[in-house]
Amino acid sequence: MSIFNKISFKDQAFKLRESAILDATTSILGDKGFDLMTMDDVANAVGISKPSLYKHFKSKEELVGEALIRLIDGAITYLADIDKDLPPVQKLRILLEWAMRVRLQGGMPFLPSTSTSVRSMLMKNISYVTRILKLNSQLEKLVIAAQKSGDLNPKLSCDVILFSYYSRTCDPAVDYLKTFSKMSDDAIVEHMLQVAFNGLTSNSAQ
Amino acid sequence: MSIFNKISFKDQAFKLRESAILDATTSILGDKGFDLMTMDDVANAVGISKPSLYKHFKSKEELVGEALIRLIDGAITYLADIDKDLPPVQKLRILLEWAMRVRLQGGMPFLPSTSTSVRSMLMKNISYVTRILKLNSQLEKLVIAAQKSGDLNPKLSCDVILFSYYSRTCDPAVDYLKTFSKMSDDAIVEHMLQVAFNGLTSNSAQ
DNA sequence: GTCTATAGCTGGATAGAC
DNA sequence: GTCTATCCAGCTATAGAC
Repeated sequence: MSIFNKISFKDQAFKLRESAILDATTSILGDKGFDLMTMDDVANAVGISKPSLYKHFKSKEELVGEALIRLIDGAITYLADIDKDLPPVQKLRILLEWAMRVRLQGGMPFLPSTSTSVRSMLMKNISYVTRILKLNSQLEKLVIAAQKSGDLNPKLSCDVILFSYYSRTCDPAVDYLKTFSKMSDDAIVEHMLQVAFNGLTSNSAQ
Repeated sequence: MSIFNKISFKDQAFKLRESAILDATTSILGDKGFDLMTMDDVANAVGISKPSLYKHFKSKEELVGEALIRLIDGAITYLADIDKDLPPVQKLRILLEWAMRVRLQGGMPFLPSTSTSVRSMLMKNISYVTRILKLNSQLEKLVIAAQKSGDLNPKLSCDVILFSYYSRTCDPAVDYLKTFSKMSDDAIVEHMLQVAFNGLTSNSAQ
């Protein structure tokens, strides 16, 4: 076994641990949110010490940024893999279903916090902002196309639809149903999609 | 002027300051959320020192609890004053409009945080839980009646509708529209009510 | 690169003078 | 009841031994 293989192994282990750290971060963030998540929490969950954690990510902000970038990249990839022949509104529905399922399995919402401080922190992360803008421009195109075809309400402004769409990816109703109702994950997703697209009233097509 | 009047004056001033403290708390809470709000923030906003603040409220948790109780009481009072002859779904719509306007004017959402720790903190506050249960039972009756009359979708479980309804009172889309769009408060409220009740699709009655 | 130990700071809560 | 001054816990981040 040459020295190159050793380096490669080490490198691979490093990547694996980094991935484990991001997994733990994602899970803890989904549970406690940014402010209450501590670096000790993450280090303990992964089984390493805090200084080791800081060898991988030089600050809490960077760590959370990387975790969010991975999430957004996942969304972009998932969206790209959806059958291209489906109508835009179907693509939006399928992506939203994916986001809800990610969260139901202990993941993180697209919007990790609604507080202005966390938002401004993320906006300083150029890499993150780039991904968000990329995803957003794709979603915007889908919304406009769906409005043109009449599948989404053309009377609503595109902003209203987009922001509402993002909000549904972190709708606390999903958490409450998971915690307090006895519904299955499938049933929760189905009902929440129904509410998101057709609202609470009944005078709408199923 | 008798000693009794003096006491009364002092008492009145005390109540006034207490009210000012709750106003400041509400505003800061609406902006930063529970975790980032500090007792120094509140004391500075009111113009008193931190120990004085602690003379009124013996902990941060109690302070936030009282602010939330005042908010829920406001909702209960507002709901009670709505024209009794209106159909249930209209009452729900009017109350939701009120909640959105309160928030647009710098107030606090019904759900001040989605994190489990804040939720468990509030659940220990008996006085708060009592109010929430009172409001909730009234809303539940309205939802069931509206489902019976066909105004709300009878195929959705009551839980789904109620939790979604609460979520709309703290929908981050409202904040984003306020911050990033040039829509008036009236327009934001109107569009968000439309989205909440009729969804994002267009095949629904206006 | 990993740890133990700790610096430095912030924020909740209080002691004690007035 | 109000303040100044302070305690203490817990957090981010790092120094320094191995």
